[in-house]
Amino acid sequence: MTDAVDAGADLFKALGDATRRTILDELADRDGQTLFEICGRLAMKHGLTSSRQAISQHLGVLEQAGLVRTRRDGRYKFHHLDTGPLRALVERWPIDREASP
Amino acid sequence: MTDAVDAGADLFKALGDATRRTILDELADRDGQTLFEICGRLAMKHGLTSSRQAISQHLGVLEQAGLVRTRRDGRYKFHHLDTGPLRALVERWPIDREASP
DNA sequence: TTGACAGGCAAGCAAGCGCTTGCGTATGAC
DNA sequence: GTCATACGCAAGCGCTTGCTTGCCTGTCAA
Repeated sequence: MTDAVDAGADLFKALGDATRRTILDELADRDGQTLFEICGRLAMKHGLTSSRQAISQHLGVLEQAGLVRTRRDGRYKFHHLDTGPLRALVERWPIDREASP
Repeated sequence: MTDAVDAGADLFKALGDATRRTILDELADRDGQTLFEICGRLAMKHGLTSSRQAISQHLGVLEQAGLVRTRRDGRYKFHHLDTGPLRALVERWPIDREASP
């Protein structure tokens, strides 16, 4: 286990931005959206004014982190949420399941 | 619930840095360390060369995120890991407990 | 009291990051 | 074919951020 250093650096970096977390929320609410759909719904429901390119770059970061998987069909590119990498995050530190503050 | 926007922004920001994650690893391994202890063990076990002030600032961010709680005793200040905020993180998106790709 | 130890505060700097701007490419409707 | 659509690429800019540097406060041992 050489170092076991920081398995999901990209994962944490991807989750570090508020816009990207909102994108994940959106994909959790409606999976398989295109870039333009995401842009529109972010503007409508969440009041985000980011440009299309900004959202595209965010999606690139999320995809690199493994949180989003894409599927091309013609000129459309659908984005799907993948919460698999989050499991590693959960298991990294011991979380008390009980204990309500 | 005005907006319910992004409950733990500080939390994700705190987890976004690799050094801070290593600090959490250290506290998970040995809870209740002082600043100098943390500095020493980070240098020894993880090869980090950051200064004392750098670590102190990281601990400040972690404390603000609620991941670290401190307790003063004389001139010593002990740092304790609190994984409570991580629960909110776990519950934000649906995580498939099964599913091995 | 003097000294070493543990920690805090604040300014400055360099690197990273998010965002914009502009142009380019591929697919489908007409 | 022509045009609009859906998306990609890359350079540039401003802000944030992590780190260093320097100095200061509080605590305990001698």
